[in-house]
Amino acid sequence: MPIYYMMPIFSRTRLMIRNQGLIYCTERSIIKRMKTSPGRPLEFDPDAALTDAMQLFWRKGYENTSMQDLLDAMQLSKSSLYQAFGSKQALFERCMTRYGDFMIGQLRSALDGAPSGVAFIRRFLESVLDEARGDCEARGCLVLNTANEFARRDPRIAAAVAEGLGRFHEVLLTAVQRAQREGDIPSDHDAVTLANYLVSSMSGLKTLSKAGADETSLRGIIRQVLKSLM
Amino acid sequence: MPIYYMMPIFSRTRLMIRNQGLIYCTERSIIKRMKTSPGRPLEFDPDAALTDAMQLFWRKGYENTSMQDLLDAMQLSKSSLYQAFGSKQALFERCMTRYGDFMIGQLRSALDGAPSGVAFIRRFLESVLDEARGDCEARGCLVLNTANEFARRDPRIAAAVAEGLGRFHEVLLTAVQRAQREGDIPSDHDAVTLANYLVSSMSGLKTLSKAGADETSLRGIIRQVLKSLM
DNA sequence: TAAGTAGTGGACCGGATGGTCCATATTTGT
DNA sequence: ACAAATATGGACCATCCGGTCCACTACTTA
Repeated sequence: MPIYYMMPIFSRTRLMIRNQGLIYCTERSIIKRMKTSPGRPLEFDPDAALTDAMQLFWRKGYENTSMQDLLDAMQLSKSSLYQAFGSKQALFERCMTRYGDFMIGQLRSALDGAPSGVAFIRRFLESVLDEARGDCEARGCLVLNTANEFARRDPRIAAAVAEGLGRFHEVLLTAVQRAQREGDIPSDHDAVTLANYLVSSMSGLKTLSKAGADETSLRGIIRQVLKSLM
Repeated sequence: MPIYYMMPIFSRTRLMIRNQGLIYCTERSIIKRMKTSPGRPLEFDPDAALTDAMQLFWRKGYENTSMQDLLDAMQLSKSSLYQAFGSKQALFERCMTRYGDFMIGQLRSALDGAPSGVAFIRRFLESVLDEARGDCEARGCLVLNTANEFARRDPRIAAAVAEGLGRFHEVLLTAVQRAQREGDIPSDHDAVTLANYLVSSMSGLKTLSKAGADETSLRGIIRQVLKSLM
């Protein structure tokens, strides 16, 4: 017989909490974790829903995205969303991770397929031009947008931002080191500094693009950045 | 006898509108503008209040600053604020202009007092370190923050951002041209491109600083930026 | 002092916000 | 068939949002 039957817990609370696979005693400490048991199956794909949420946060930012927006985009009811993701902020944190996975995966394979480290770096920087040309929305980069929106106001978000930036840095570091091995970037340049520099440059380009800078100006900046690597 | 006495306007409306020095006919078109006449004087300094508002928007961004926050910071009542500034957005636009005047003034006098164009540029870039060191809040730059928050969503705000960036660009262009005259930057570099590049670099540094980058990384990036000018 | 003018505090507004709760529906295990 | 587990739709919540309105107050001029 399950232990919670013996506990003097208000029945509604007990039921709700069992609902999430946990049992709490009245002091709210966890006394037992149940393994997930069968029940009514989800009617939506949590993975696809998460991607939808990510796209929305990416375009509109955290504060400017309302729960209603999310509900519409993810096409699920409020209870389902809260059941599956807990809160707006928790959902956002998962979106940040998802974004990192998504972008880093793309960058890694682009780097692997690139003819040279420098060619990859050039294409990386030039990706900002697509947005500036206006054929797609200037939504920037979710990680950088979040850094700007939150600064260090919330420690959890700050950590997510730092992790995201770290992953970008890592890919760029690999690219710089490869370019050094290939002889395109002098070996006496500090690769870590150059990777930082590239993250910073990309960030500046994204912001200027959002501010409406024209393609010619952005190209000039990119040329300058590339020149300074050599 | 004033014209509005002869107009069949609901008396309350007429009173309110005379209050703002305007008389509207029922179709809401302006039929007469009165010159401001004596009355009860303001109990606050609109200039100081505007500065307070600017500081708040600067720290917290537009969406994340509520009217209540503004009321508290500016220390005036809702009616006074709306009477004096019209709306949150109108107030924000005035804050943007105020910020531009404030910062550009500072930069200009710093440039005038600097021993050389390059010295000014170095100090300009290094100003980001103050925030990163943590002795003051990492609030970034109001213009760049706004570019990131709004992208091109609102045309009026976008125009204000573009104007603000343009003014920064102008000062940096002057600095670059001076440095070229002084022989520190080669004359065959395009000064306009370099000024753009400096705006972009500053933007990147600010974002990274907000994201919590350590001083050493930022110094490395600054060194790289300066090197690329020469 | 009366008339005219303008500023202020605060009540009030409709609507949106993020979040909770519950009755009900749908599944699996016994 | 029935109990247990989970999902879902939607009503509901307090709070806050930007903004309006009005009674009252403070001031200037004639």
